[in-house]
Amino acid sequence: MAEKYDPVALDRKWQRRWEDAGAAKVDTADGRDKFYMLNMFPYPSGSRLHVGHGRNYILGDALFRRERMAGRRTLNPMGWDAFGLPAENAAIASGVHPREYTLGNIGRMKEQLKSLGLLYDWSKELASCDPAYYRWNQWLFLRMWERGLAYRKTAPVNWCPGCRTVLANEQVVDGRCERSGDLVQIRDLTQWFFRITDYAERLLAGLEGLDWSDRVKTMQRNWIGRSEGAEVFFPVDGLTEPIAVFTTRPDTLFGATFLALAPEHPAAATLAERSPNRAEIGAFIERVRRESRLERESEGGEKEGVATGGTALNPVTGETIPVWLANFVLPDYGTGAIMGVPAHDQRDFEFARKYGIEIRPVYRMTDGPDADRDIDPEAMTEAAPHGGVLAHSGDWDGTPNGPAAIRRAIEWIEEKGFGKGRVGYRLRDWLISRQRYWGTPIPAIHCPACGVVPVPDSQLPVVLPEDVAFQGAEGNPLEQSEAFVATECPGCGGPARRETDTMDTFVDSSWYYLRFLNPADGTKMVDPERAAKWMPVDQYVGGIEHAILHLLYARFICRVLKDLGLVDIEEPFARLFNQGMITKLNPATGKVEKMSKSRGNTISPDDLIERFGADTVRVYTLFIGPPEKESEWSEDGVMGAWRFLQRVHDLCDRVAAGAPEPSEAPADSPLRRLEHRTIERVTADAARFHFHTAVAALMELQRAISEAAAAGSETPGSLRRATETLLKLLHPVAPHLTDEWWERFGNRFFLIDVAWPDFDPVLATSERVTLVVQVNGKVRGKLDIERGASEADVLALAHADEKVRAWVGDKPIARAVYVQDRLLNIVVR
RNA sequence: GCGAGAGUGGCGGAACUGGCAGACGCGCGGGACUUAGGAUCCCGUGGGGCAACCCGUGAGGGUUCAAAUCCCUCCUCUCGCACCA
Repeated sequence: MAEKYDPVALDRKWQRRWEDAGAAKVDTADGRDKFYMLNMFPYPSGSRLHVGHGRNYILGDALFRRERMAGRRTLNPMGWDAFGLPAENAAIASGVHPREYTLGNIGRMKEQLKSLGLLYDWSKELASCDPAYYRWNQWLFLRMWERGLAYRKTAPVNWCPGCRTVLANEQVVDGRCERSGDLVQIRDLTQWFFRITDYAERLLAGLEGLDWSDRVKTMQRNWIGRSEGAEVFFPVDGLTEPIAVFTTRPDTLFGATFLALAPEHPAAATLAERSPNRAEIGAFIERVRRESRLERESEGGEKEGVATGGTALNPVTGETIPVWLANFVLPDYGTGAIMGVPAHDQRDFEFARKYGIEIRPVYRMTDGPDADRDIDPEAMTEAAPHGGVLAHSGDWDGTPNGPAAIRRAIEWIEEKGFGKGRVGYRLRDWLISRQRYWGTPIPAIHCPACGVVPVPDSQLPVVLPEDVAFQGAEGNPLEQSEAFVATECPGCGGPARRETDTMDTFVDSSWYYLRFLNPADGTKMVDPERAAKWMPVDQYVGGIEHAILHLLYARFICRVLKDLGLVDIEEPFARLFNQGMITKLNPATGKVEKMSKSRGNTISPDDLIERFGADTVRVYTLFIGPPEKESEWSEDGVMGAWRFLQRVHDLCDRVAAGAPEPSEAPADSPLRRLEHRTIERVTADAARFHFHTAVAALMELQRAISEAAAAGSETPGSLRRATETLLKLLHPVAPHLTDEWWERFGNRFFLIDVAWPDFDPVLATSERVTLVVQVNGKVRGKLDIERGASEADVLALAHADEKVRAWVGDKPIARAVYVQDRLLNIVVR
């Protein structure tokens, strides 16, 4: 009597068994045959995971199980990116403490992960809000401070009014807060930074060897934004220090007809003061600074400026040029000041035309209708000049446009002491301080006598105080905790105040992958021996949204740790996979939308698991399409996965009754051939994460075995053998059902004693092949031939074929193209 | 504007180095069975003819015995960057 497939019972049974057996536990002291598989650790939010999140974890779990079956010591840990604003906002709204809120979410999310049959080494679980974890953020911060890599400065920074905190540049998207969507303002504040710019060159160089998508690598490259050029000094009348500008086109220096400073530039205020136009200039500075980042940085935005009345000396021409303040000059790129070359830069041109500043071309055309005439700035379509030779440029005249001209200009100005060659980066230092409670306290103390001093290592961790009121709080709740704030100076022992800023949560996530190797170690942040054995992470899986933020910070911190002697690698993630989103068709609009809580179109795996079991959700999620692309969720599609698993179950049931042992079918058994071909296909597909085609191959194998069983064309033993292979190959995708049948077939469960099957390349290729016969490139016949047949034999067979003969007729054969075992193309005139 | 990627049946998608376009699944059409279950099973399913055949991978051109795949031009969509000097 056939037994019905009861997936819910199997889920319960096997999840329990795996957990009791510690199936995913790995001793990281032993690094032989290691494979480090890692999903980006999640933020434990209050809402349930939807199938879009599920895809990420299911894919990781399938990869983990496959590596394990291939015999590698595979580490697959899980932890929680547990600090962050949502918990604090929930506290403000409901009064529940962020810790309580976060721990509750962790508990629920963990259950949900387990319900999908995901296997993690929970003995290494960590949460970044745990003092045992974040003390090492503080330790790292102190080491960086000692080396000048952590520092405090007053600078124009991004302020999110919604989150009431400053943000890193990376967290500002289109001028808005990446989290809340509020328009970001620029404010002058004293903040803590990590000197990531010191690592710009290394971060750029390291991208070369990474097995990451070009997409992500390009994004990082653009973000770092390296450009070569020069810093040039312009003496300014009345200032003791010359103003430095950064330019990528020092070759156009003779065409610099004005200087423009960002309104935030330190010299701006000085120049304003001594100008008769003081009030107007002050108003301009104020107005620009109040603009949001979006307004300030939108291209094509109206260029505005104000003349300071001051003058500078163009060092190469010896001429006096006006000094302006301009809204399009950014305070935190280059030196915050530019030389204006209106003839050869689109922005400078617009500005100069608007304010009547001299436009002076320095390149002259050498060919075309305008040969021997200066380049016409009006006709220029691009910002930078291309072509022509230098003119009106003293010694430089006649130098052709190009890198050589730039090099020559740099040499020249260096020789004369007017400036020097320099590389500029778009990348800014990482602003890591946040004016919020739920994060790692920055281990610094403000002493009226000694200034800002580090907390000694012996006093770590600086623990977040619990007795803080959130509701109705103004500003950072930490400030109200007098018990926390009041302290004594470690230097002079006098009364002092603790820093109340906390760290960006991206600090937490920049090194957690190392902590999984020694999560309980209270004596050190990273265990260098284990790190040497286990790093880098062999396969990292996560969303594309971290292409810059997390992935750049982690690469930076890994290098810092290397320089501290804790790890011996620079790149933490050897291979990166970014899964695509899961979308949902909106029946009302007919449009495909991303699945998100705010749209209310999420599909929860929970009810699907209740009805069909975790394996159905897993099979469908992996079957839905290539995992790197976005895919559309379909309710009906789930039913296809469900039916497939039922058929597998029915097949196992039937086969188990037929034979107590597997046996080998003869080499010419079509089923055995298919079995080996399927192993080959699934192995290759899994290696490139294409479980959708792997599942398709397994569906074909299942059907073939079922048909052979119905037809009685194979012995019960060989049916059983093929079925066991099916179970092995299916295990990473559908672990509960396969473990169940593997056990019923008299074995122990998968992760302990099953190896990924090997295929015999001879068996994986069939003996006979269908060879296509074309006449003039069109298929006119098919021949069932022995593999390896000679061209002459095939040609003879083709000529004997009636249909082929009809098409060839008695026309002369111009040529015949033969592709072994594939095709014969007879070309006739 | 710059950079990256993608356009294949009614739908999701296959086709690894050029060699039978549409595997597998959904949907749809037909049938079987009924323990009436979100049933299940079998057959069919690119379009036109309903046969021989012809036409088909965003559009147009090219290379080749042979192109979804390579080259050129163009169109559409998605993503990233964008006043970075």
